[in-house]
Amino acid sequence: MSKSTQREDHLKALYALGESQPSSWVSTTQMASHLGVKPPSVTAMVQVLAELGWAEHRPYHGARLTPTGRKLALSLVRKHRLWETFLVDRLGFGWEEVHDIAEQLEHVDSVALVERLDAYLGHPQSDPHGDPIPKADGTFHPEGEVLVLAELNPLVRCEVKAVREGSNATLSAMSAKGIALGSVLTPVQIETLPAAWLDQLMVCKTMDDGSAD
Amino acid sequence: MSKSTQREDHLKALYALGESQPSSWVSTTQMASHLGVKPPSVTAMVQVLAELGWAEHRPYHGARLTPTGRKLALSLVRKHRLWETFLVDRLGFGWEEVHDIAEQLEHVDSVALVERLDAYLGHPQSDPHGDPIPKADGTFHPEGEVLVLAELNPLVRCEVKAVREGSNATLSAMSAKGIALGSVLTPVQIETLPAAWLDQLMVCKTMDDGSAD
DNA sequence: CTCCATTTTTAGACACATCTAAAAATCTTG
DNA sequence: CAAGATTTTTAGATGTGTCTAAAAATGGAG
Repeated sequence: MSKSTQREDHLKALYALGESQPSSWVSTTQMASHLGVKPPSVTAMVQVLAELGWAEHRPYHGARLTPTGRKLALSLVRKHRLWETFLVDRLGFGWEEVHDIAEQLEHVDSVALVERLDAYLGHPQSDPHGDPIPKADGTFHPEGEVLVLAELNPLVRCEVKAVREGSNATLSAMSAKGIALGSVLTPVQIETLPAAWLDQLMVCKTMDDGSAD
Repeated sequence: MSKSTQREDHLKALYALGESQPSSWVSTTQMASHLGVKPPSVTAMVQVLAELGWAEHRPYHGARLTPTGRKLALSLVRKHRLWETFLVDRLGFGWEEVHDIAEQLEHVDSVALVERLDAYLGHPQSDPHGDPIPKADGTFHPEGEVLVLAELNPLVRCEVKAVREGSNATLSAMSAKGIALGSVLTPVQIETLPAAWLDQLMVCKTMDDGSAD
């Protein structure tokens, strides 16, 4: 009574949609259309995820992952991207062919398999599409170099490491938006930032949201 | 309404048990203990397989694969053994660790994946345990060399290609047992043969049973 | 602020794969 | 070959995950 392909798919949808929008609360209708099922089915599954401690459900408002659920979702993303890397780099598939196959492979349950596959592929940091591959602990290569936010491409979750050429006015404007050293920025948040800041904020890619679980 | 992990598992059990015993009719109880479920569950599933045209069911007597079912079972064996080869040869697993993982991987549905994996591994003819890997068409490397039956190890399904030093008496004794050029011998049949014949029969490994479907 | 449109959940049904208990068929033994 | 023992199937229930239709809650427009 824990993992199943369906539960994992709902978990991934919750993760994917939560990352790509300002509020981390995701509506059941959104999830339903993402997963190709009807909203009542999502409601039922979200309630199961809540019982498992993987998600919170606020009836009529939406659902979002708990830190535990987020870790599980990240391990699925990790498996998916490692398999995509294998399919393209080793088996010679085109990058556009591999999604559906990786979708199946990611549900194979074996920690040893994932870790050996990761080593076999040379611990890749990103998949064939350029998306970052989370590490086994759910973080994203923490020794990653610090770069200017403007150069972050594709936009991924990142942590603020420094502010360059910071005038006092800019710094207080940033704090007003809740941005400080150590803040985690999501792609959606980044898009709402004043363009000028993109050249000032020094960031480091991360999949971690800073909270313990 | 066709493939599912459960259906495929029952199909494989039917194949495995049918190959390892004189009669190809397999009892539901046998399948149940092999699969770790109760006999009534097997009865239900066997009826589904029969509706799909993958198996025949003689109530109260047992079940056996149709030629179509056998082809499907062989493709599962093929996938299983290719994945085992990958896990051992490429990922460095010990041969005793890989069964459960391959059990999951074999249900991944993608013809392109299997064929690319096969090529990537160099079209291996046997898995890490030495068991033969069926080809995509369900036959077993048909260009396989002819060898003396006594040297066939492990015992696998094979086709009679020639009889060495055959006296007329031996030859007619063989025909009496239904053995002729082109006959397919199963491991179980081989064990029932007079020991003397093992040095006389020249065979070639095959997974094919000679029947069309 | 109330009413209506929309979203979301609940209620009830169905398909799949399993189980237990009971009925039916086969096998075995005297 | 008949009767009891064993095997197998049927009958009915359970759990998971889905659906449709109806009820409930939310949110916007006047």
